[in-house]
Amino acid sequence: MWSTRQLADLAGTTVKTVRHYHRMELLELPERAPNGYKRYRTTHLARLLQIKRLTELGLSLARIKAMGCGGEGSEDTIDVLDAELAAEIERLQGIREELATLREHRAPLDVPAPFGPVARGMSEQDRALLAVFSGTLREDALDDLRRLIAEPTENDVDEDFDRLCADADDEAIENLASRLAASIRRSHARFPWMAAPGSAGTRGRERAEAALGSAVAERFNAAQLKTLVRAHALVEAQS
Amino acid sequence: MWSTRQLADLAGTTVKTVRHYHRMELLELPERAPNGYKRYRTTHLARLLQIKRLTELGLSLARIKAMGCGGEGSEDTIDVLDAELAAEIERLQGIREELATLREHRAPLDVPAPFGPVARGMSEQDRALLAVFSGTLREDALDDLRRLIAEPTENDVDEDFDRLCADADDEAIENLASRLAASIRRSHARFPWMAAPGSAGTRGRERAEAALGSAVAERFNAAQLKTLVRAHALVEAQS
DNA sequence: AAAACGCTCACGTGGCGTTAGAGTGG
DNA sequence: GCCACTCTAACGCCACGTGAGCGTTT
Repeated sequence: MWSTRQLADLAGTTVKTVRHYHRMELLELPERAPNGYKRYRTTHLARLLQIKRLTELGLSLARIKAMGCGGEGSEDTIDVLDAELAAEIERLQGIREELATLREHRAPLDVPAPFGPVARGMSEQDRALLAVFSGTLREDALDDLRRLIAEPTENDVDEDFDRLCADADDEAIENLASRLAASIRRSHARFPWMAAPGSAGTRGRERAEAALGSAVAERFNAAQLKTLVRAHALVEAQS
Repeated sequence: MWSTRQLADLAGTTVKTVRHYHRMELLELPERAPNGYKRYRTTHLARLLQIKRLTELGLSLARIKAMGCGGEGSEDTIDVLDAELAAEIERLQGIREELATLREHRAPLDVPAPFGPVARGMSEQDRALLAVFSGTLREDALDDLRRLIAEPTENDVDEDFDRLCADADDEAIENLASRLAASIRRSHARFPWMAAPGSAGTRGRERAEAALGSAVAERFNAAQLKTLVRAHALVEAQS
């Protein structure tokens, strides 16, 4: 003959939990004392302990309810439960490995895992751009891109492009564009998908191209964009 | 310039999620088109992708919000997150080991793990009693109890006790009690805590004793209880 | 004109925790 | 009279999903 609190203490749980189980119809309501207080008995304690164990094993209250009071249906349940646990563990392990990669290269948390090694020293803008790329391109394309970024800048075209002022004159743009076109052609030769980035997108060519285009357009200044357009025109013209 | 659906598709998430992030003030509200529709830009896509990544890593929205848009505070965050993941994995592994034990001995799911090997063939009542014991006694006491149950019944006292009818006469009870007392004395000699079970309880002597007492009282019939009382009196008298 | 989108508001999910208000026990 | 307890009912949490009701685009 225990009160709700006593029952809860005996089972190592809380009063609220016991009442919750009543509402969910997992635990039978006991007799009442004349004053309306509940008076629990051994059967309730046993059931409560059973529920506690099953929840600790990871079963939902709904599944426990479906199982009923008898210990039946356990064989299958164990297998299913074990498989679920294995899958969850695997997922968490995967995350831990990603974290290890990021930590190893001192990369910020929000950079996509494969880019951990190359994300150091990138500006916030570039990381945003990178995020868009990694959200729209396929895995293999991302791998190529990562390799490309990881390589030391062979010539100084990229640096000149980065430093190009918005008010650069047409001659400088034309000059840079022709040098850039050569670089782009080499990239296209190594990584064919770059000639049509949309085809490497995860969902829909047009959307992917639009996303990448917008992202690039917002990242660079007017002169840089002009240079890009001109360089691509040169590449197209020669192919 | 993307609609909510386009943004969601690009980020590989859902419209509802995007709106949820707005309500949580994780994602800035974009400009509106004249008709009231939202028009997202690259910054929003980058931020959304960032949020998606962080949630996939296991961070709560509150923590992501606290981190702000910058990739700062990552070193500590990684360590904390990794520790949490490690703890969770360990917990799940522990559960899997318990499941393996249960499966190995074909024990029902609700039997406490250490009792897996000995729970086969026990009645539902006995398993309930076992549940109460395992909910109230300490680990070491449970280990002792498990060992005791695992031993083959050396004499036939236990069997006679189990089969005792509720209307047995006093002579039979007295006879059985004296034999039982000897058995109990041996148990007490091996496992001293059994002489005062309350002291082996996890919370409060009195509660533990009351719980065990009530559980036993509900498990056995009148004659069996009478026998128990008499046997314990004999044990007490001799000590 | 119908289908497919957009908007906001508001409630459902799971496993409880947390008040809130009113009565009871020792 | 005080404090700890009991009861019921209803809302809060988290990360969204679901649906209502209504307007817009195609």
